[in-house]
Amino acid sequence: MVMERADVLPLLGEAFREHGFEGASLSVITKQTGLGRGSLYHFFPGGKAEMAAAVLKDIEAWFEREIFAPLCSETDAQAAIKAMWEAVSAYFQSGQRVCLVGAFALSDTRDRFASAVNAYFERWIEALADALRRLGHDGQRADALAEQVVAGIQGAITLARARRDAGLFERVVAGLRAMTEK
Amino acid sequence: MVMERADVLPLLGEAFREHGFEGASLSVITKQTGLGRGSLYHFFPGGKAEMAAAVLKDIEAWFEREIFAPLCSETDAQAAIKAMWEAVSAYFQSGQRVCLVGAFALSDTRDRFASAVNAYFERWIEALADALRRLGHDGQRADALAEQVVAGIQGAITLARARRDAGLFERVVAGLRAMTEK
DNA sequence: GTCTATAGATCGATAGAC
DNA sequence: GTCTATCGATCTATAGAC
Repeated sequence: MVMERADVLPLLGEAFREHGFEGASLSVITKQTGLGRGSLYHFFPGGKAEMAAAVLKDIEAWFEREIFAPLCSETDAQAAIKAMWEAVSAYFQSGQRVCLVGAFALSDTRDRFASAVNAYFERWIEALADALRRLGHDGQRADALAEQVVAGIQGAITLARARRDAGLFERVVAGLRAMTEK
Repeated sequence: MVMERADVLPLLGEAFREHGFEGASLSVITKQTGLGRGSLYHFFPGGKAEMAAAVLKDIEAWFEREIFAPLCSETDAQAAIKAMWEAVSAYFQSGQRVCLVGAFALSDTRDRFASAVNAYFERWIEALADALRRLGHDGQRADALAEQVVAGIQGAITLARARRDAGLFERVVAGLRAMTEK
């Protein structure tokens, strides 16, 4: 079967999510993607590092399109925030699916992808703060709240994975969501 | 120099924290501990898996003694919670030091140490909820608040690492701390 | 108890057939 | 574009000297 590079990215993403950058060996990756080493190096001449970088870029683009941009530009800030919460629950599958960027941040893998990792969270916080400001919070309060909420989402994923408890994720998210309602 | 097993555990902990379980190769570990392979396998015949299990047990014991037990038994709940916040900031070095248990939870390393990973967070949430109840929160509210706060701490570490911003950790923790004040 | 040397498996990456 | 075969490096773990 002939694949395109874009089709491989989501499969690569799951491999890195499940095993981390170090743990996702090429054997794991060939199994997960169904592609041989030859094909993988055809798409990603730079090897594993290029695969991970491409996945990060793909994730960033998805969040930008689906979440960050609406938070900034949607005239109804309340609706944009509501949409964010629904997208977050679906994307992270109630905490059963790891945030790849967050997982990278917690090991020295972060150093290899420092700018992508930083940019993802910087942009998320900035976009959410923008929406919160339009919702009526004053500037400083909106910034602090946005940090609090994005951190809370990451922590909810960590705890839900640790305890294998999707309900925990939903409870924590509900608490955070209440903080973003005016 | 002659070392005891107990002296090696903190050094092992830092190696796993920095590189993760997969990334902490025996070469890294020998460098970090200053011990040769022979010595390491003398102390931990089960190899890397036994090293990580011993580190997790050591961490759990430290938190139990310094944080969890006081939260449950200290008659002044407010003082116990205040002590928790100070211990958390110092232990995680304002988010520059990773929570090993949280980091393990985010990869498939979790499966190898599932019961230790689950027990750590279960106990933390339970102990904090106990203190919050003694502070005057009703039972259900105390449970939800404890989950929220422990998740928030993990998320604050993730974001602080991702953005290399110790101030972000302190700001998020301050927000969480306000939630535990009556 | 600590070391070095090394076995055997697996790693990331490359080459070349089709 | 996809595959298999294979390289050299590195991995975990063991053996045996001191």
